[in-house]
Amino acid sequence: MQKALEAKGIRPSYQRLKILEYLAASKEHPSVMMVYRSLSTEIPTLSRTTIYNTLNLFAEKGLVLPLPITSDEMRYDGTTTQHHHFICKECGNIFDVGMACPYSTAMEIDGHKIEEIHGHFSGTCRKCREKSGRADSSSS
Amino acid sequence: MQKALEAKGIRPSYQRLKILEYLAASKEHPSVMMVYRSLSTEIPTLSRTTIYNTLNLFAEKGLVLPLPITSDEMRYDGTTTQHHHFICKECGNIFDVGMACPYSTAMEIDGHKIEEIHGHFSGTCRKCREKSGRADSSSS
DNA sequence: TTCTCTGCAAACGCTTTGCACGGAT
DNA sequence: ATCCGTGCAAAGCGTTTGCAGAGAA
Repeated sequence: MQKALEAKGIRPSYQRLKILEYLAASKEHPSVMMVYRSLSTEIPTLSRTTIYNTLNLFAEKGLVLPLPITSDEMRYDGTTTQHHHFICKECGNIFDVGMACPYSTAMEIDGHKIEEIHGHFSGTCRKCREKSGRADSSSS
Repeated sequence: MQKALEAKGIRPSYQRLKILEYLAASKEHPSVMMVYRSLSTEIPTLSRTTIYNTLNLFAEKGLVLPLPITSDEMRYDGTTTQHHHFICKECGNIFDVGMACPYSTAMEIDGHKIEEIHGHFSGTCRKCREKSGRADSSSS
């Protein structure tokens, strides 16, 4: 884990390591507050400023992907390989989508050079559908 | 234009009409401030609050699509038919992308019900590439 | 009159900035 | 001794809310 930081030229401080570990383990694409709440029990002196600093640094170095999916707060993805996201309008959870993407960074669009591809879907997630009795399901 | 508002159950006030007209004509996917700057010469008393109110109302009624593409401010798209977006990292301009999309709202992903599909690409737009001498172009 | 829309001012919440302390080299 | 990371406090900024006056029905 420490190697991942050093490989990007980032000094491995205690806070940076913990934040990176949390991001790598988390599937929830956390916001700064979510990181804060999760780590502040273990690191009581941790401040939001440090999380902002760290995540901005990680994003700059490509260790983490900021997801401007919700309008209120930034979410961060510890997985930087190409994939899409699904956000549930009811519970707000964000899921990774493994579907193959027909676009690639080798492509051009109207002469524009593609460097990043972001796909995101919104709707109702499986759990929320089950909870509401699958009222809008098409199953028999 | 007025019909478009009434069809959605929105009373066609002067401000609402002007904002809708501006959105329909604009290709720049404007932010609230961009709408404000463009219309405040014509309507000097126009306030940002009214633009926020109006755009939120339009979004609710499906007349306009909020684009959480940039992290700093919300952009709005007057075209609500399914299409993708390209945002240039240099000039910040947002372009519509006419490419066919392989996904549809009829699909499910891992049991999640898709209701909206958002694709956005980022990179360097045609004009910015030309401006910088196409330094990173693959042309001979 | 009554209800809705507008717009000023203030509040709100996420994020950034200023700055001082402490640890690492 | 110097440099860098941390974290408190305050500022910044886009957006929302409270509210009063104006306008439509």
